[in-house]
This record gives sequence, structure tokens and C-alpha cells, in this order.
Amino acid sequence: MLDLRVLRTDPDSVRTGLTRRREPLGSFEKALELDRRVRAAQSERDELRAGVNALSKQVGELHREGRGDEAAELQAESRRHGEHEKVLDSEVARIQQEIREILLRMPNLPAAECPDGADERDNVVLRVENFDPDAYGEHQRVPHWDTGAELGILDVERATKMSGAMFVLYRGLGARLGRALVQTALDRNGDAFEELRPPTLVRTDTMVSTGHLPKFVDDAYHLERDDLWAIPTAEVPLTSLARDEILDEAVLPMRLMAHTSCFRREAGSAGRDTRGLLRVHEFDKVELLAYTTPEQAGAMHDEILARAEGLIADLGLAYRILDLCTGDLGNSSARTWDIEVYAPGADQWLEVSSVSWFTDYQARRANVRYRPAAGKGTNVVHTLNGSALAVPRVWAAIVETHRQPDGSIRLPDVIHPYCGGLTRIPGPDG
RNA sequence: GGAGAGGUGGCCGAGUCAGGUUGAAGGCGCUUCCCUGCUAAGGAAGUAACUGCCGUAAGGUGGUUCGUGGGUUCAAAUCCCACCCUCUCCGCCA
Repeated sequence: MLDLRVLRTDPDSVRTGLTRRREPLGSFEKALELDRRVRAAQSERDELRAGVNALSKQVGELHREGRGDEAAELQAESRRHGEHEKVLDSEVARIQQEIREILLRMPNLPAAECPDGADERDNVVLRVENFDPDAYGEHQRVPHWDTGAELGILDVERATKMSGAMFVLYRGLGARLGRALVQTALDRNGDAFEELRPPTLVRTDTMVSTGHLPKFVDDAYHLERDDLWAIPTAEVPLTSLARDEILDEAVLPMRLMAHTSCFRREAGSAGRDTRGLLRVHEFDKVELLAYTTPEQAGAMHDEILARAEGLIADLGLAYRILDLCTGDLGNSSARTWDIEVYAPGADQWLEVSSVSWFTDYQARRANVRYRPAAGKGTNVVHTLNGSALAVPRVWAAIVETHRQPDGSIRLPDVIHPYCGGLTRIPGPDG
């Protein structure tokens, strides 16, 4: 959520930011106009209230002194003030609610460094690593859904029987591979990030805090009976860890990570990338998240990217880093770097991590503040996060990239400690 | 699912049964100062958030906030109604 005071005091920079996002300005202009009206009404209401408060105090004193007649006169006068005040107050409350509804649906402003652009075609490729399109052999050009069925490590048919399309079932060493990836990701970031295992079902407020509600309600699974939401990412519960809290500056930056299941309805993507693991309704992910001061945010953004990228590199995958343009930026983000891995069998670049800086957009919704060590008052923190590892697409890229001519899958060195002594998934002939 | 208790400031915790200088006692924590060779102990003062208006600013001034929303009243932490949440016991259960 944007700061209403910024809208008020620096409307041009808000217009510029929204325009860079290709966002229409209608709701912004409306919020500005409502803000003007509500402040006028508020001033008038507050004056009336001040009058009522003063009169009430006098009434109290008169009663104590036994001067009931004089008190009755003041009471009548106060009642008249009160009636007018009530009308203004409901007006104020109504407009404030309207402003909030608008602000909750307005996106964050892009960072100054964020490249301009209309859609994903304008994203800037910062670098491409470990990628040579001519270096892949025929044995690597097999999609993971074929290999997965051949080796019995991925059973899409059975998953569909259980849960429907776009759910998957890992079996045997396929399940083991996913677990090894999760543990690798957790352990290599445990040096600095506190491991949490939060709930995967959360309240509405928790979803609103990150920006997943109200605007993207169709993307989320909702358990109507209990009014709980299945989290689309651990970012959701982790961002609410400090909701409505005031942190000491000394505890910042606060680094958190969590492995959870993630649930996405993928409402707008029916029919796209539906093969195998490219797009699924439920998957496992290890998420890194940090609360920081505004000054610490830049370094933290770099750190989370470096950690996510380091693991992908160590897994021996080809990947590229994208600087998302203003038109492709997520609603809550001010700047996002995507890591995409290359899957040679599917011949596609797969997004495996979005490393995002949300400035104070989410923290204002979640009301997470900190007390500066010097100075007074409170400031809103910044939040940042990124996937350390999302299982399905990394699993797919490993199975395709590391497929050997004999049909076996070589397991990357970094996950060996979690593979029970195995260094490869045997091919179809054993 | 059944029964009960409870939600007050950064934290703990009075106040609610008799509505009125209660933004709210007391304590803890924190800040500054004094004392002190250092530490501990002790003494003094200060210490909520949000928000409107005025001010370049420091600050001043008004309003709101005792779970949430509504009601009664000149006046509500205190009375009434609804809802939400938390905890305890019982039941069930990995």
C-alpha cells in the first residue's frame, strides 16, 4: 500500500511511477480527490468533538457542585453539537473506507533503477550463465515428463486421479530428489536465516498484508467453511510474522526462511505450460525473506539473489538473470530479479525464483515498523524475499540437464549428502 | 464438539460490580542526569501509537485509540447488544 501522504505531497512522482507501470491513473486521481474531501470533513468533525468534550467536562463539574439547572442547558447544547458531529463522522468513515479500498488495489511504485517496458518482452537479461545451446546432446532433449514416467519417478496420471489436472506425484527417487533439494536449500542458508515452519493455512489479514488480497482473489485457494486461505508462498506467513509489531532497529536486518507447500489456482493460465512440472497447483518451496531498514534493503536484495543464484549454479544448471521491466513487475514489488533455468528437454526457460524488493509497500499493509536507534518515532520497515529453491521446475531442469546417454540421471554433487549415498538415479535398464 | 475464563500502553499488570481532570495506578524495560576507581546497588527526571491543522524546523494545538463494530448518555476502558480472537478444562485425535 502506498503512503497516502506521499500521494498528497508528491502526486507527480506517483503519476510517473504508475505510468511507468502502464497503470491507469483514474483510481489514483479519485483517491486524491477523496482525500481532500475527507480532510475538510475531518477538521469540521474534530472541532465539534472538541466542543462536546469541553461541554461534557463542564457538565461534570456543575453536577458535582449541585448546579443541575445550569448543567441541563449545557447538555442540550452539547446534544445539538453531537447530532451534527454524527453526520460528519459517518461521512468521514465512509470516505476513508473508500480510500483504503482504492489504495489496497493500487500497485507499488517501481524503483528508479527498474527498466521501463510494457511486458515480459522488455525484461532486461542481466547475464546468462553456463548456457550453450549447441552443447546439449540428444539424450538431454527428452522432456522430464517422459523421463519421469520412464523411470517411475513422476506419476502424473495417478496424481490426476487423486486431485485433478496440474497436480503431481513424485515417486521413489523422484520424491527423494525433491526432499534432497529442499534440505540442501535450507542447510546452505542456515548460516544467516532463521528456519521457520509456519502454517500453510492463514487468515484473510495475512493474505492482504502481502498484496495477494483483495486484488488477486481468484488465484488463491479458499477454505470457505473456516475462512482460511492456502498460502501461495511462504512469503505470506513470514511477512505477517511481525505484523502490528514495532521492532528495535537492532534486530534488523531480520532474515527468515521457510520450507512450505505452496498452493496456486493458476486461474488465468488454463492450458498454458500444463505438461509435467511446468505449472502445478501445489509445490514445495524454500523461501528467503528479510525485514530491513530502507538503508539495508539494497544490500539485502543483492544477498538474496546471490544465495538463490549460488544454489542454482551449484546444481550445474544453465540459467539467466532477468531485471523485470516496469510492465512485468509484480503488483507489490518495486524491483524484481528473476532467475530462470534452462530446461533442455522442454526447451524452455523456467522461472525458478523471483527476488523482489517491496520497499515499504507490504510492511505498511502489515503494519510492521521499527524504532530507529537514533531519532524518535517509528518507521515502516522494508521487506524483501526470493525463492531459495522451488522444487518442481528445478527438479525438471535437473532431470533434463543431467540425463545421461544411458537414460540415468546424474545427481549434482551438492545434494549428495541428502541422497542416501546415491549419486545417480538409475536408467530404465537399471 | 461441550463448559468456563479472558482480551488495557514496548512488555507485565491495576482500574470495569457505584459512567465524569484515567491516555489510563504500579512494576519491568528503555533514555538522560547524579553518585561511583570499574561493575553492581542507589537517587532524580523522562518515556505510546495513529491522525487533522499551524510552522522551513524545533515544536504547538485539536481529534482518535483500553479486541472489533454498533447502541445508551452531555460524557463510556467502565453500562447494553452483536461479532472476532486467545487461553484453560473435558471430549475427540496424528
